[in-house]
Amino acid sequence: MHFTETLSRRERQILEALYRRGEGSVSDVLEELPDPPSYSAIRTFLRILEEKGHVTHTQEGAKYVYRPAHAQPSVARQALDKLVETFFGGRPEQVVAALLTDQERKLTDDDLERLSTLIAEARQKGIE
Amino acid sequence: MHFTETLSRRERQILEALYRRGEGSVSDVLEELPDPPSYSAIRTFLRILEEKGHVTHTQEGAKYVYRPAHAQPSVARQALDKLVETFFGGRPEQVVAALLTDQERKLTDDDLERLSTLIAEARQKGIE
DNA sequence: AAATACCTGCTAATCTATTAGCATAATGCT
DNA sequence: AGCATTATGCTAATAGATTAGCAGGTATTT
Repeated sequence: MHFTETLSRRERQILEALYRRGEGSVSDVLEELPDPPSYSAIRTFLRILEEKGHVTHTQEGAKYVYRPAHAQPSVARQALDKLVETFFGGRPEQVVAALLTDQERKLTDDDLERLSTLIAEARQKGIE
Repeated sequence: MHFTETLSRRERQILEALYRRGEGSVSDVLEELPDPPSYSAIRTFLRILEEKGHVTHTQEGAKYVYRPAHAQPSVARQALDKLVETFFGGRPEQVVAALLTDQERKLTDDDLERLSTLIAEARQKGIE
């Protein structure tokens, strides 16, 4: 089960902040949140997340540095799969279409070229 | 602000169930949930979601049919953007790469062909 | 028409999430 | 060394989420 199903709002928010940053101290997380509660509150959640197995910490000098306990790519993949199911009717190509037809044009020409190659490769494999 | 930031666990779960289905009665939602609470509880959340402006309902015979209040594509887009930021380092092409390098091969040959076209078009526009 | 099933309106209890505060230790600055 | 700053450990109060139950209405079945 994906963590968005089991974690509370704040727990999720804080875990996602860690995924965004990769790692971080309590104050790093605090700065990352748009509507942060107290330092104290964030510590509590990091402790809870650690108890639940979503986060680890190491001591770095005087402070703790927290990191997601589960590898980014695997969790990213799960999140993506869930997104596809919930909002894109289970059709992955619709996601790509959404990314490509972006008004703000978030994909550079280089990105597009790389994608071309990836797709060519994927089609090649399909044919084999 | 995306609704995942403001809604509670159950509220989110139920709203997502509606996005997945498109619409649904209380019992439709109940069947959609993996770990459903009582019928009564679901009704409460649908009412709350309606109060918060995330859901509408129409009377259909004796029962209410609920629908997301905000258009799917727009919400899907927001969710996708958030996903890209949180788990893919803000790089949309990484999302596409993840979809393409899927072990389970969720993209059909037809999908890939359509994507090829989309990308070609996007590149064309980029050059103009 | 009576009985059954399923629906809504409203309300209230409980459990969990969310928050912050105090005591204490380590660090860094003057 | 003394002071300010910034950590952690622990704990407790409050706000909010989550749940379910009862009363009453409408449809549906026998």
